[in-house]
Formats: sequence, structure tokens, C-alpha cells
Amino acid sequence: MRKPCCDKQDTNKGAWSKQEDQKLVDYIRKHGEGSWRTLPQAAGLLRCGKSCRLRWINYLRPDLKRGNFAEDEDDLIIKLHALLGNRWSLIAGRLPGRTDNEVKNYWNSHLRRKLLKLGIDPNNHRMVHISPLRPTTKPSTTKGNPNPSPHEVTQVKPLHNKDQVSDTGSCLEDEPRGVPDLNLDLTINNPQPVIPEPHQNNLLEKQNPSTTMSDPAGDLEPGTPPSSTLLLFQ
DNA sequence: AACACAGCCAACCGCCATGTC
DNA sequence: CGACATGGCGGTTGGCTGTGT
Repeated sequence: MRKPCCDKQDTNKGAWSKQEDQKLVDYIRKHGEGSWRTLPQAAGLLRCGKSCRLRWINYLRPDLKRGNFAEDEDDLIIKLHALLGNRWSLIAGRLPGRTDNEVKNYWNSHLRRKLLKLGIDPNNHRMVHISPLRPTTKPSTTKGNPNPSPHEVTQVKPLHNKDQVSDTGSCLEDEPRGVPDLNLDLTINNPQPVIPEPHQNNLLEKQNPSTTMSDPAGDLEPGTPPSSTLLLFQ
């Protein structure tokens, strides 16, 4: 039996109040991030440490961008998802000012549907040949389960082994060549200062194309015909 | 105006990885 | 080397809001 992360009896749950936010922000400004376990008590919060961490990372961090996703952010997320699968933290790490939770929500609510409308299976980024898409119907399953019906897609069971990045629901997992050598040292959505340039998106392509992660399409061997998987990359 | 439904998103839960003793 | 503590991640849930009838 696993110990709960905190004494649930003494903790608040649910939405954060402004006072709680303020306490958390003040504390982290003074003492920095970390020690989430002890932070709530030290900051005078009746919250679980995990909850504080989530609140800070997803909402209170000063470098968060928030607001609508730009078109190029959409493209980047789709490309990265094709490569990485549901590795939201890695994907978010390439999107300055965005959190994994935000990217995940955006994927499930917008991009997934967008791909389906284009006839692309969002799970493996291949063209869907079977059954015509039912226009914007929500999956018949319960709320909160964005998985499309089995008629439309082939489920790719995500793996948990983080060393096998290419396996995790990636569209490329059964490419004959496999995934090109990727530098997956993508780690991290560091709470670094927001990049001041107006065009912070497309970092992948524009800012550091050679030293970070390979361009998905460009990394194919010359002469390799693009699979339907890669339609998006063209 | 009232209700039902769908979509969005913040927050929670449980598991896994890593660090420390 | 194993046990434990902690941090981090992805999946899921639940409440709020917008829209259609």
C-alpha cells in the first residue's frame, strides 16, 4: 500500500483561491522552487506538495505564455507528437511558455480533431483509409475519453519505457528505417526567462536546427519516399 | 427562459524514475 | 543493495462555460 503524498485530511482540494496563489508565489519568489513536500507548510498552505507544484508549473510560473496557440505552434506540436507520441513534457519543452498540461489539453481538444478532419489518425499520424469520418462527433464513450472509435483508428498502446522514445505511440515506430537519430535531450521546460523574440515558435526549425532535434522530414534519407505519415511535414 | 449537450481546462490520481540513506 | 522519499509524468476526472434546441 502506497503512502499518500500528504495527509489528505488536512489539505484543501479543488480550485485555488487568490490568497493561496499569492502565498505560493510569494514563497517561491523568496525561496525558489523545490522541496515541494515541505513547501505547503512552510508557505502556510493547506495543500498537498504535489498540488502546489502543479499549480506553480501550470499556472503561476511567470514565464507562461498562455492564450491561444499560434498556427506554427500547432504544426510543431503535431510534428513532435508524431515523433514522440504522448510525451507531453518533451513536447512542451520545445514550446516556450507552454506547459505539458496545456499542450496535452490542447491536443485532446483541438489538434486531435483537426487531424481527424484531415483524415489523419492522430494516434499514428497516418492517413485513415477506413470508414469516412463522422463529422465532429464526440466519441461515444464517456466524457473525458477523447479516444476515437475503434473504426477510425488503431490504438497504439503507449509504452512506459522512456528509453524507447520511438516506440511510444510514435507514428514512426514501424517505419522501415525506424526513427532517425534524434537528440532527445529535450528535457525540459525550464522556468527560464521567456525568450523575448517575437517569433519564439519554430525554434526547432529556425533557431537550432542542427543541434537539437532533427527535422523530421529533412532527416529522411534522400530518395526515401515520404510515407503518408509525413504528409504533415511537407 | 430553461434545459441539454458538448467543449474546454484546471486539478487530481496513480505510477514510474531517480536520489538518498 | 534494498527501502524509502521525493519529483515528475501521463491519463483521467469534474466543474464551468458556451451553444443549440
